[in-house]
Amino acid sequence: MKKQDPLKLERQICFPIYSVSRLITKAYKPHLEKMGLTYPQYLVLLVLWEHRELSVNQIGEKLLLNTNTLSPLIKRMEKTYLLQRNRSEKDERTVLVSLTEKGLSYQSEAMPVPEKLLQSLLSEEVQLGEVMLLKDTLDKWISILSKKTENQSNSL
Amino acid sequence: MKKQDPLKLERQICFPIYSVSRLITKAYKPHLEKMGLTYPQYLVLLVLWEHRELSVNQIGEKLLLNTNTLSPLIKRMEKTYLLQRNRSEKDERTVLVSLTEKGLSYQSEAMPVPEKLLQSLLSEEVQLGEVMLLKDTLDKWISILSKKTENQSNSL
DNA sequence: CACATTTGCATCGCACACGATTTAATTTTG
DNA sequence: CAAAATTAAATCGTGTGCGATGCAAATGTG
Repeated sequence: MKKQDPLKLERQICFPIYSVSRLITKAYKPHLEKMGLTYPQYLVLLVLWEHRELSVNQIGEKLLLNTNTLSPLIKRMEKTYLLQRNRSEKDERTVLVSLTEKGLSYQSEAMPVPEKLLQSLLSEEVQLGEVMLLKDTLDKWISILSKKTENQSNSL
Repeated sequence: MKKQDPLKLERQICFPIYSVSRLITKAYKPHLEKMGLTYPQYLVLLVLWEHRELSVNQIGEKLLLNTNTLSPLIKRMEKTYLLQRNRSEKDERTVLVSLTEKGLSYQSEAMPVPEKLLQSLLSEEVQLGEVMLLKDTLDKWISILSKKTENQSNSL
């Protein structure tokens, strides 16, 4: 009597994650485009506000993105004067990314955005505790899934 | 003493959703590419296994995707003989999408995939009940967020 | 029944994602 | 120390997502 039709859309667990991810990007959009940012670009700023200077690789580790995604993205951000790219003197292979004045200054404008978005989601139906629980579960998924995809030998 | 730094990556709630979504797509990949499918293409099959024949618009409503995304995607699937596109006789504007024998036949192969993936996630850390709770929360988010993005007038 | 509006789909342009490959610099090793 | 292996970015190709736009069929209105 359990899972009669695992292929019905409404029974899928991955589909709502996929949808919510896209809907969130869309929800962020009006706030971010005031600053001329996309959501992935905003994520890059996020880690740079926290760390000041990072290599492309290090940004990728924090955001779980590959360099082939980040390279052009970061170059676009350089073009709009949000950040600088400099070759490391110690290791000419690594590109060190750091914020410009402009990139730094956006921090104050970005500060209230996540809070505002969260508030717009919270309602009678969705409580803060539930959101925190959601985050805990997802963080566990990340640690499991990112291990799995490291060595593809696994029968994921 | 509460949220001192809402901009720290680890405090973000949207980032783990974004990451898990991408990691799931990656986790599905080895299973789907045996059938020559991508994850969004798999979603289209999912709704067609359930409904036999749908217009492009109807597929978009179910998957929360716009026609400008679906049109080329569906055409690619037509090229690989997974489905057929036919103009409706009643309304020449609508394109009716239905599965071919090949598209239908993939259902049995796809059947065990979601279950297998779920099992690989379940562990001491992640229990089934937690996953169900996650799905409930996300479904509520979808209904809230998709309403918000309907009329952009809202200060989302 | 003309004509404006709406609707369904497609096209275009841009920005991700990511596997695979390439290039250049560094590190390891024989 | 030179050749091989490793590493950091960048490049290339394919496939989404989606806003903006276009177009033709259908619908609504006077």
